[in-house]
Amino acid sequence: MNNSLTEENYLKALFNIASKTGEVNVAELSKSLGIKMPTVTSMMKRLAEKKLVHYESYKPLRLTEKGKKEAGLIIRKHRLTEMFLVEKMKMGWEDVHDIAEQIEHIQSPVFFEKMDEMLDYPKVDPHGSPIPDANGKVVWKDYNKLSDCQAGETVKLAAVINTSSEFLKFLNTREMHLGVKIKIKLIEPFDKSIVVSYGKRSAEVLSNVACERLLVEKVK
Amino acid sequence: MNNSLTEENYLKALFNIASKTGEVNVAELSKSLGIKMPTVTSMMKRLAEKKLVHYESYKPLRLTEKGKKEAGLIIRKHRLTEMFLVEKMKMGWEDVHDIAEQIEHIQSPVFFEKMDEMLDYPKVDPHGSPIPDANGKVVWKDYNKLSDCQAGETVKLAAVINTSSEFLKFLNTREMHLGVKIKIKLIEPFDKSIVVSYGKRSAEVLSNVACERLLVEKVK
DNA sequence: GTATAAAGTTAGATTAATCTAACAAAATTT
DNA sequence: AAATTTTGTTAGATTAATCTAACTTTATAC
Repeated sequence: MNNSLTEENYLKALFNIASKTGEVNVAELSKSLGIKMPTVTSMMKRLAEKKLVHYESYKPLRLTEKGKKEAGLIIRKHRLTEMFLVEKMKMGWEDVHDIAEQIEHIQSPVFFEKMDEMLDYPKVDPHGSPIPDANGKVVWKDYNKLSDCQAGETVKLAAVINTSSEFLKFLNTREMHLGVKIKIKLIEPFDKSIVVSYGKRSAEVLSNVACERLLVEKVK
Repeated sequence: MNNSLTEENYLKALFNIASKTGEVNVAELSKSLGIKMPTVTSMMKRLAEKKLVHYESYKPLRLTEKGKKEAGLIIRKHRLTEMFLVEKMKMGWEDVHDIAEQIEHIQSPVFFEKMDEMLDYPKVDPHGSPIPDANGKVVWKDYNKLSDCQAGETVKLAAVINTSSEFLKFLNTREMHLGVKIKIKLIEPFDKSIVVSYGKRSAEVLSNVACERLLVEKVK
């Protein structure tokens, strides 16, 4: 539990990629961090020494339990910070990522405990991602992609994935916030774009690309 | 305005030492940072390249105007953070230094503007030190050390210097907070310890060592 | 099932930040 | 003013984190 800032960034990337695609290979990690493959390989050896990663030449990378825990705790700090910035400091959800990326490395349990307390122990961050618990454990509810839903269904927006600032600004301009109830009016077979109604908007068109990034839960 | 974390720490130390003793020599800076002299010398050459420090072999070190500004801005972030931690996150003044030491390096103007706004543009930090303005300029009011005052005077505690956690806890146990009105009852010529009354305390003894760390302003 | 491409590794160089050992300059003491 | 101490610098080594170039292994494609 005494890793450099750089090591922390590798752990976090490993955790995030693994949560999407299960396994992690060097090329992917390299691309995701913007760091060349030989550098990644040598860092993997270091993290293996520290028992944070299972590493074998030419095999996919896997975090150890210890590695998962430490990565989870960094992500916990990241997501708590994002929530704090939005809820307490009144920033937009499109503006918090870069700041949280820095604050997640602050070494001070008390600081994050205070945040947690002030936020009344939130379960999710401003983008709907679950905040790992104090042991670094994180559980995603079984949301569906909006792009996988059927015409006629009514769903609630639960989370957004791949939270680029541009995408979040796009959602802002359409008043598409977490929690809105969305009625799927029709799905265009040609390009999978859909027409939805929600809030005051009765016929908003969303591309398939957008719908793949919107996680929703069924509404009875 | 694009310095490494390490460079920022050297700038800050230069600024702080210079504000006390006027000039800065390598040995002092080395001691204050806990870094050996040859390392300091080579860093001074780097900072001189970047026009942040005036450096000539065997001469005392001086920050350039640019260096003063950048150092001032880091100290601004530090002191704003301390104020935020005390006022908004309800931490004790003895617990905020180490956290502020980390957060002062966060690169995000917006983050600190929000803090400043939430705190309603404070002029001093929780220890009474002035917060540099947005140009890094800082002005100390002309406070006196309590140790330089005379028996019979009444003064107000304005700031504490050399804010070690132990000293601040010592003050806590004596309910000695910024703003309290202190009456100096007598000064012991032998060891310069003094007897004061303030708040509910009618005869508290303070050593000269303690009094040298308490800055006060005259009360009419 | 060989050839090509993609992925991964090794070797060696670079930069930032640090150190120790040895030397040089400045300040202090006697 | 010479000797000693303190202060400061140079030289060279070390570690973390990165790179490029060259090589090897695994996967993919014909």
